[in-house]
Amino acid sequence: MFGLVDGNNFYVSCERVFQPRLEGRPVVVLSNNDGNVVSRSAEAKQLGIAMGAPFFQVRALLRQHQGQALSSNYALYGDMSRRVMARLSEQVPGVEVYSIDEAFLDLHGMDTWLGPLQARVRALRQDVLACTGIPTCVGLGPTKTLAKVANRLAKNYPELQGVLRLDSDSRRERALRALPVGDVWGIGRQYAQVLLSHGITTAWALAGVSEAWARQHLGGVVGWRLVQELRGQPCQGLQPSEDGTLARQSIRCSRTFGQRLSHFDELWGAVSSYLSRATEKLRAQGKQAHLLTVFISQDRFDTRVPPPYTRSATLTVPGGPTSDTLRLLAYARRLVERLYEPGRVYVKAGVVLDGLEPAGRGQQLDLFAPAPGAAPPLSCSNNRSQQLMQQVDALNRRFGRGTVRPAAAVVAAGQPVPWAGKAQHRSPAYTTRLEELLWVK
DNA sequence: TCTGGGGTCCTAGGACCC
DNA sequence: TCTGGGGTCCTAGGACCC
Repeated sequence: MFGLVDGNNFYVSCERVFQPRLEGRPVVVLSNNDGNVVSRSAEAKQLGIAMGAPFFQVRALLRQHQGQALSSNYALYGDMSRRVMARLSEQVPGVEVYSIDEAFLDLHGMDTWLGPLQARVRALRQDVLACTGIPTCVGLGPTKTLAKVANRLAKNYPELQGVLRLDSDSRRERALRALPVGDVWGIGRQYAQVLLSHGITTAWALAGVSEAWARQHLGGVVGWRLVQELRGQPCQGLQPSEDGTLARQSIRCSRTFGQRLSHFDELWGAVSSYLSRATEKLRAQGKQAHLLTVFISQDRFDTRVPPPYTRSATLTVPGGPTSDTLRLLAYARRLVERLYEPGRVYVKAGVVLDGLEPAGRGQQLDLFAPAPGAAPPLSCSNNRSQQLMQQVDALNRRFGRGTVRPAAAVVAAGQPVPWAGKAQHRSPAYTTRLEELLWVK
């Protein structure tokens, strides 16, 4: 039996822990750049505000109902997430942190205690709420996909009191018949449309398609696995997280600019600052990357611009994996030069580091490198670059992010940063910055 | 006027290897 | 007439998730 624990309206719930005045009112949290709605309180959902809705489309409605919009505050949400995951890990042996607000639980071997399992899960919810202030729902099922189904229904039907268990074929059938096919984990907009055009409207109907059909229409083996999971046949195991964090296979940093950019130098300034941030994360995880991707995007909402809106270029780092910002900057610049076209207008850029491996493990040695003891080449010996990066990281930890950064990402004093985004409704980092601690009068 | 960021997995052709 | 089989790596792109 798998469990899926999911924080209700997670970002809004985090804000409410520190701002009780937000209780009972429509509240939304916005994406970076204050662009879209990414979390909604129950009251905001009631108003018909959709997930992902552009903020400018719902601003008036929200104001009319004395609602509140907040910029996203990832320092706060990340810290609250760690607290929730810590409570879960303390009480359940197998926990897989799936996202900032979700975790799978391994409950195999506990299925036989029918009553107690249910009671135990209720107690777990109470504990998380009492210790962190975050309300959750829990779904239980024989596969991860069915646990997701149960979780979704537990959220939609308050009379279930936040917990639903799909432990028999009859319960499974009832649940799948009640779930629109587009709400199934793994069915997005495109697949939902394909399914509807074939008359498949519920999760139950999807569970009945043939292997050949699933493979043909739902992305090959992925779709077939999904169907089997709906039937109760597990295709995915639980990948327990060490120390309550996720083991990631790529690191990305990308941003939509606060304004449109078309000069190479501005674009390169943005990319170099994102790369700098991405490599910081890389080193913080003790990893090296051997694939570097850069992408730049035009406005996909501008009907005058023909697709593709995003162009990307990937490079295998010559000479093996690295976490050296300076080396990667040199390669990234070449990629931007390759992608950039004068006259085009860009709204977003990003970098991705892939092919991660632990730093210093099984490193490829250079046959033509100088022998130990010989003078290191002028450019940058491995050791020197590591020391340099350690110093940069230490300075940025001590004096704040971006204190030391690529020259390309520095603008003249007093000048605005061309690629800076917007965040006009940010709440304080209550739990991670001393100067922003909550004051109680 | 205004539309996010950070992830996952899979596909597929070509180069290259033994 | 008739031109292998089984791999990996590289690169770009597409679908999905929260």
